[in-house]
Amino acid sequence: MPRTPVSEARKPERIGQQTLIQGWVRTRRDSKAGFSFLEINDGSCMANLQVIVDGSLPNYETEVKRLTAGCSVSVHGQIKPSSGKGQATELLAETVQVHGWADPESYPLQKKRHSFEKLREWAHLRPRTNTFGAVARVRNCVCQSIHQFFQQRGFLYIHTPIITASDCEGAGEMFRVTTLDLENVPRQQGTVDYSMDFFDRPSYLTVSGQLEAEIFATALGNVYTFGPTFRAENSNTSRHLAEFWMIEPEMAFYELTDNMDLAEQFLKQICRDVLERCGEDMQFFHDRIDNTVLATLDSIVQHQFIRLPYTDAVEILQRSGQTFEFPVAWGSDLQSEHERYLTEQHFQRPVVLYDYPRVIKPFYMRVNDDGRTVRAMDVLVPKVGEIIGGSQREERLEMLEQRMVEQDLRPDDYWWYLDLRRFGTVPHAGFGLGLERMLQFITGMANIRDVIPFPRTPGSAEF
RNA sequence: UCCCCUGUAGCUCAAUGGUAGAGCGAGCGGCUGUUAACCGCUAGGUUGCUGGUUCGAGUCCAGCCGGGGGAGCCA
Repeated sequence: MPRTPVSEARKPERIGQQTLIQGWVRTRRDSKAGFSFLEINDGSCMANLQVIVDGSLPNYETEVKRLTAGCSVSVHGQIKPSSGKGQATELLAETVQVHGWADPESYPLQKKRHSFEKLREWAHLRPRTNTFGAVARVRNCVCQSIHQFFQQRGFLYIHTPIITASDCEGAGEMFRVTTLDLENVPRQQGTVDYSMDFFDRPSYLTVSGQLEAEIFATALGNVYTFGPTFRAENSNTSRHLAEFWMIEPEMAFYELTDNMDLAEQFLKQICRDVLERCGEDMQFFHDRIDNTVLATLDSIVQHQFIRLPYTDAVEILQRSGQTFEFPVAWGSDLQSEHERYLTEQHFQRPVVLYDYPRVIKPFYMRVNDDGRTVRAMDVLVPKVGEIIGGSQREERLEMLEQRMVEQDLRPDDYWWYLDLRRFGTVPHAGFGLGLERMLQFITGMANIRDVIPFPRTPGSAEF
């Protein structure tokens, strides 16, 4: 008999059916009348299935009464209407098979709340908790929604390389990839001889698939990447990981407003899907984690995002009467406190900032006719901050080369990137969404380490 | 990397420089179609590590290690 998920067994229409349930005991309660209640969770949903085990079962005294939180079982029996409160159905056990015990003296997870910090030390067990089960289900839902969004619009899913030799964008510190013996590095005239390395040159883990995505966008139209991304920055914050997942669509013949339109539709669709498909989990996040998440998602779906040129944002901040730790000045990047003021206080909803000063943005962003700004856009949301960064790309060869020189990059190193402009160049645009930041925003989980199964941060890679 | 906070029982936290405690969890017993169950009893500690000050250090000082919050970097 195939197993029935708890999510199914809890439905009233299952009453009367012979059923096999397999999962992990959350708690056991004994009745003096000679039977026990088991709460079984199998991860298919937030809720447990209540199992009634009568004392007449042959292994009742020897096994069932020794079951504790964490034990794994198969229970076979019939679904009955539940006379108690809290559930429509329950399973009347005919057999209970114990697969694995979990000694309560040494099993770390207790029948009580644990702090997220403590649970991070038990990353191998935390998926067995309500919160991390819910995070895993919502994460899965968001990923499915992302693929669906692009697939329905005819975007091609492109796999860009994880190992790269281009120190692209200068976007922060990169992880080295090497097969050289670090105890005995080959040297040529004092410096490391990378011709002896696996790829005959220094190579790294990718910090972005954008440049490669542009190759495919300028051949096939609309594409997206969705994969792991690595930053070797020594960042210790609730919003940074050394390994995270990023979604990067890249669209030919898109200009910045098209890009903003797509980003907004994209975020709205994810929120809609989560509300529709993860109702129970979202209710949990609302009740136990952050009681604003449901209202926030509703509001995202219903309201237009604010769109605001950087220059106007600077003006709003300067006129705000707020005292900021860092002064606001045109030409310097906005600080976290500035972004937070705009999105959490002034507008109280997502804000798309665009047309940033040329000097603070990377070479590939298209220069505006004013010469001093570029067609960049950042989507800022309350609490999490920057969730999307994107731009219309510079498609004019001469301008792109000029921008590289401006930023001390050697155009020769990017010969293939420049070829895209040299041959059949088109206006195009794209953006990057940080999956974990999106999940933080949706679930209200305060720390990014709690929305990825196995967080990688400086000094931490245990599991 | 910088600034601030923090490290005591399995977990969450108390303890004026003077004999280390509580709640929860666990074990045992009681009660109960129960559901964050409830009541009673019991066990459980090298106070992160190293050094220093002191008659005496969980407490004060220094260094190191871990955790958290904020900043920078960004998604």
